[in-house]
Amino acid sequence: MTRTWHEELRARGYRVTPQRQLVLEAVTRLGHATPEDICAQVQETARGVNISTVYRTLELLEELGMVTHTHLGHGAPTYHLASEADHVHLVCRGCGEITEVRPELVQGLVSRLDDELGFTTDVQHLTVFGRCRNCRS
Amino acid sequence: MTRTWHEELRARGYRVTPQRQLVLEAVTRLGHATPEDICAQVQETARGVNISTVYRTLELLEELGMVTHTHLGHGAPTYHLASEADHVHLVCRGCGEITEVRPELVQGLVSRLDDELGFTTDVQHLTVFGRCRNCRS
DNA sequence: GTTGGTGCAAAATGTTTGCACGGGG
DNA sequence: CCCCGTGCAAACATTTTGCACCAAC
Repeated sequence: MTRTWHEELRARGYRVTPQRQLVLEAVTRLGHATPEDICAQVQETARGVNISTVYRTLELLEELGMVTHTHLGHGAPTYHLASEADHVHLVCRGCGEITEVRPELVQGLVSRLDDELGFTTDVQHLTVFGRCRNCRS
Repeated sequence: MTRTWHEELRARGYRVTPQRQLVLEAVTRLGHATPEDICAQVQETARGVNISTVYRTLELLEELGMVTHTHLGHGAPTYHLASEADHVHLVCRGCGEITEVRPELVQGLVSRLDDELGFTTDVQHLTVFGRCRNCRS
């Protein structure tokens, strides 16, 4: 029996507010979005929602395990739904393109880190920098 | 025939300055250091060296291929010598510990990304987040 | 009615830039 | 002597925080 996220929030003593609903919708809709992207998206529906509320809400949603973030470059982090996070990011230093690849590609690495060092990899957060086919010299 | 880095700088039309020497020494000495760490270290020898000079110098040294940086967390990036960069970083989300592991551990991943996608991995910049043996729940 | 959540402004943190001066070559 | 590199201050970008008010329950 899965809870709705309304119930999830309430069960943990948090309130359900329009801002929280809107932020979650924005993350769902945008994927790979920075806090500022998300804020802009939210404000298309409800003007006046503050960027600091977006930060606080993202922090909360991440704590609840509903969203995750990754660092895809130097600037702001990007957020997306945890349920859609089952992939690894490739970021091309040449053209900036972001590619999502299936997590099986890193299974060997993950197993080896676990076997040899007892290290549990956070695959959702893994980002590999390099150069894509078109951009290699 | 390897050039000294003085010659390297001069050969490319850059000047050799005390500040640049001090920044390079600091990076060598500290390893995994943030621009601010480096600035502090430099100022132990020469007060008055400005943080913006440190940033500009790190950018230069990186362009020359003498240092590289990685993002080991949310805050500032960390710099270290490119010649000592032949390793992958593990960062534990629990205790924050940073471990360096030999690059062979990721060879499988690197080959697969190359074979399947034509993607050339920047191994020096690769950071794997997760939980170390002591911190896993 | 309580208390947690929000908006706002300000502070904190990290990085970049414009400019005039001084030192490296 | 030229002009690159530096210090300084200010601008910028991103995130966090203090506080009064408002709304969820």
